Amino acid sequence: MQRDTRQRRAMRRVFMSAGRPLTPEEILEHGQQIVPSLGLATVYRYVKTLTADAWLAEVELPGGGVRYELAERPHHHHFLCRSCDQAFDVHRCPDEIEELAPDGFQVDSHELILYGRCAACA
Amino acid sequence: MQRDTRQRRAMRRVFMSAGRPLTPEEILEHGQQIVPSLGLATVYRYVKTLTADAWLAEVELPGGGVRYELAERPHHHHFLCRSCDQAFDVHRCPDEIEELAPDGFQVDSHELILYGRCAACA
DNA sequence: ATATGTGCAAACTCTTTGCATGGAG
DNA sequence: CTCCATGCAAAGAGTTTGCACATAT
Repeated sequence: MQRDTRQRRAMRRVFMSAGRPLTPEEILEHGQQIVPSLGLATVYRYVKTLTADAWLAEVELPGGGVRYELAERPHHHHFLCRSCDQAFDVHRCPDEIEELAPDGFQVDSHELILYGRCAACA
Repeated sequence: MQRDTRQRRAMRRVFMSAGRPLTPEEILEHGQQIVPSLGLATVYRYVKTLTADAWLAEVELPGGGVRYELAERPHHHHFLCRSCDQAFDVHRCPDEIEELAPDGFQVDSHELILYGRCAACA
């Protein structure tokens, strides 16, 4: 049986208002503004739990470790800023994208990552 | 001025006949069949050099660390087979792909990964 | 002869795990 | 009152770096 703690409520709140994929370090920083004693090990542990519960989804972008975002959201992709290293959502998607595979290949999903400088860093 | 050593010739040869992206560990194993004394630190160092020289390119696919492949090849993407876990090249690419970013974002490159079952596993 | 490249081991970074304490139920 | 969750610190895994020696030029 899962218990509801201050740390867990804080972490869920961080994701609810994040709007973009977060690294464990970012989750820690934002979470500590709500519960200052929050520790990194707790972040890693609960993030794994939430991913297993399909409440979070893993996002693997170059330039470091895994990031996490709310699962159950509309189809989207990501933009990775080379300057500030933050990830942003890209809500548009070319619809013919899964027809690019070689003959005989069955595509069931895809990931698209854009790189460059975000609006704030441009 | 760069020097040409047995280790470096061995590593370049490994990539010339690899035909797929390699992890540092794979480079080490294959390289040691040519130069047994080859060390992991040398692999990391030379791979970085070759990437800076644009002779190699980094490939980041989910499920582990960075892989490397020959750089000077036509623009392409990757298809990752969920069954055999092998990566294949995808040579087609939607041309309007970099126009999908939000306003004010400057895109300089992109990566596209298709997931599914390859022709052999389908 | 000179300075770059190499191998080793230590340092670093990121993530996971063991354990005693804290706190939800 | 029970256990699950937490925080800390140590342990792992992957990568980088400092140093003395080897070697390409």
